Amino acid sequence: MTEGGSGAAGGENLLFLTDEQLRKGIEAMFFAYRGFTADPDRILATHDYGRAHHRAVHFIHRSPGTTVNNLLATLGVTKQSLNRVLRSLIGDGLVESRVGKLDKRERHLFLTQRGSELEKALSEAQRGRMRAAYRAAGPVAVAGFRQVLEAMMDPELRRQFLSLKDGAA
Amino acid sequence: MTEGGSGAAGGENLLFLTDEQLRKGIEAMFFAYRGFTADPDRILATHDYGRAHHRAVHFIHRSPGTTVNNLLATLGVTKQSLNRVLRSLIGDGLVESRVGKLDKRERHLFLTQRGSELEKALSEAQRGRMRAAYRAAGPVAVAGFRQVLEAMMDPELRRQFLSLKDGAA
DNA sequence: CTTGGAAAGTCAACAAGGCTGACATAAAAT
DNA sequence: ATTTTATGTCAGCCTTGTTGACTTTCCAAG
Repeated sequence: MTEGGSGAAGGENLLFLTDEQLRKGIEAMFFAYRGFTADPDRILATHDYGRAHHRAVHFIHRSPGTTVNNLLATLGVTKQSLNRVLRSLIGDGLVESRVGKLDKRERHLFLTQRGSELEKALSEAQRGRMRAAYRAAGPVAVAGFRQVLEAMMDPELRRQFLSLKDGAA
Repeated sequence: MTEGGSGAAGGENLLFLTDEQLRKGIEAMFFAYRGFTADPDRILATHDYGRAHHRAVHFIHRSPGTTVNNLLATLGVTKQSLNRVLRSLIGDGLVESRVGKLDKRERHLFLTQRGSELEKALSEAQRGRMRAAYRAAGPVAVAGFRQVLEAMMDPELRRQFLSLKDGAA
């Protein structure tokens, strides 16, 4: 760690948790999240899409055949908000919506060929940065990174996340 | 680490960087950021403010007397966008704008008493969650967390961040 | 079988907070 | 005297969140 602090902080042997340390963590999250979204944002801009489209495409790719309601729970937005995004993706032929066989109220969502291509471009860009950061920081740091992120989630979201981890189709 | 993966991943001795690992990291960032902003968002809602106000208040608190231009660079938004937020904060008596002494074109920004109170409420909420996450994950994890976040920033933002770290008034 | 409520999805309208462009003012720099 | 810089403002646009109202479908209770 490049640690030049005012005397309160060390790198490894920390019992700290001073407000100053915590504030640095908060700002690190803020700046890192900007980097995290920067590359996909550039791609999305050329397609006239935004982050909301990215998120939908990501999770449809992740769980093909998921229903609108599932997606709603994962994304944490209103169905009206999601619907607008979905409508444009479907209209542009990136997402296919199939009426449910068991329950005809449900719509099952799938990426089309073109949708998969966009998803690939976006996730390759995002993974590129993530991979570089992981490599720069090393395996131990990565494990710590993941532990802190998990601990920072709302309990409900953490459950979502943990169940997604192993592939909940 | 609660690791239930499909066989590709371990907890410590990882040479991995599979797309699957990276995807999990991406989703962890997404869900964690939601948690990260959730507590301040609740407070802000009761004051009719949004995240944009939070960010302005945070960085004015962090660097009292900073100029509008400084803030612009830190926040990465347009002056029109920032100005709208600043206008409401100044109008509501949370921020004071003083004409520069050396350069009278500049406005130096300060939190008023009331501004400091809001800042305190917001940062205490946010630090509370961060502190809990840090405690749950432990010092080594925290160091790794910070390393990965720093590596994930844009180089320019990282410079900003590192120079802020030690207190650039 | 019908009917009433719940669930899923859609449409309309509004607000926050990004953005660009154009322009005004004051002060500093040339 | 002129140009550049720092700031502020008005107007208007877009994305993406929100709530409210509505339709279609399903299911369960009568």
